[in-house]
Amino acid sequence: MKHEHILKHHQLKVTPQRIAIIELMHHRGHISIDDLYTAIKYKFASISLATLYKNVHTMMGVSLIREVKIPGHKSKYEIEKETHAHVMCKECGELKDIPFNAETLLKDTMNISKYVANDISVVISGICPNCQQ
Amino acid sequence: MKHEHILKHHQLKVTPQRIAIIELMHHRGHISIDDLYTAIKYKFASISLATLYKNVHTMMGVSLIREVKIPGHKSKYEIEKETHAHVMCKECGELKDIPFNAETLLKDTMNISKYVANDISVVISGICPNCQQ
DNA sequence: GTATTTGCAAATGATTTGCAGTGCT
DNA sequence: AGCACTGCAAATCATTTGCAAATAC
Repeated sequence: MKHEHILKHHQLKVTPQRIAIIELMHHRGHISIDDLYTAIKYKFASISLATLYKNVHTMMGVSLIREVKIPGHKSKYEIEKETHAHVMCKECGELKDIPFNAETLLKDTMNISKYVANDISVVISGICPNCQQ
Repeated sequence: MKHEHILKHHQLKVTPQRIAIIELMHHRGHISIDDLYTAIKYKFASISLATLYKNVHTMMGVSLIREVKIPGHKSKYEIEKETHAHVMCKECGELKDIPFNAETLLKDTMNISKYVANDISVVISGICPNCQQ
């Protein structure tokens, strides 16, 4: 329902596969292609990896989702939302959002570098509470 | 000379290939595997991609170099130094260092998430002065 | 009805591995 | 001398592509 609307809002055709992708991302917060494939197969035994790649690509093209590149790990994908940072656990791989206001950093960056800057990716690595024993 | 020393300091054997890799990274600041391969072939016509991959991997293992993962582009590698941010031009791909003090962000992250955080990657995207026409 | 999407299989591209020979310390 | 490093070719893994059938609008 809601997820259908997200697709329409980005002028994408609504297919059950796409709905399933968005549902999963919404539910998990961040998910890798492989995990997406594994999880989605419960609903769509017949879905192909090619379809996932195509859709992930398409959805990034219309800024519906965003890739999170993580040092030393495979990328995860998340639904676009306000700017935030990520903390990632080196032990278990858990990825978590952290509120983060980029204004100052973007302004400083533009002053120093003379770039026109409009996008930022922040990934912090560490050990999560669970993995600290 | 200096580059030999860097290798020894990280307990790696000194080979001409490794010196060439470090020389290039030092000179260019940031370089992708492919560019590294192309550039290094002037000195080492016989060097193999496998050797580059192995060495890059080894050097990351001892924290001599670091991978910079860039949204929408191939990774680049740089010699480890104090924490800093990166700005990357969406047009020409140029990557530049920006001074950045991570203290506050790391502290806040630890408070909020209860992670023990010790590493951070910041990549800002935009358009560089040249590409702005 | 038309254009887009899907799923398959094959193609491509990137990275890793095994191994014999070579070079570093 | 002994172990690590190199370069090659082959293997593996990730992603993309072409195309015919199915589906969305």
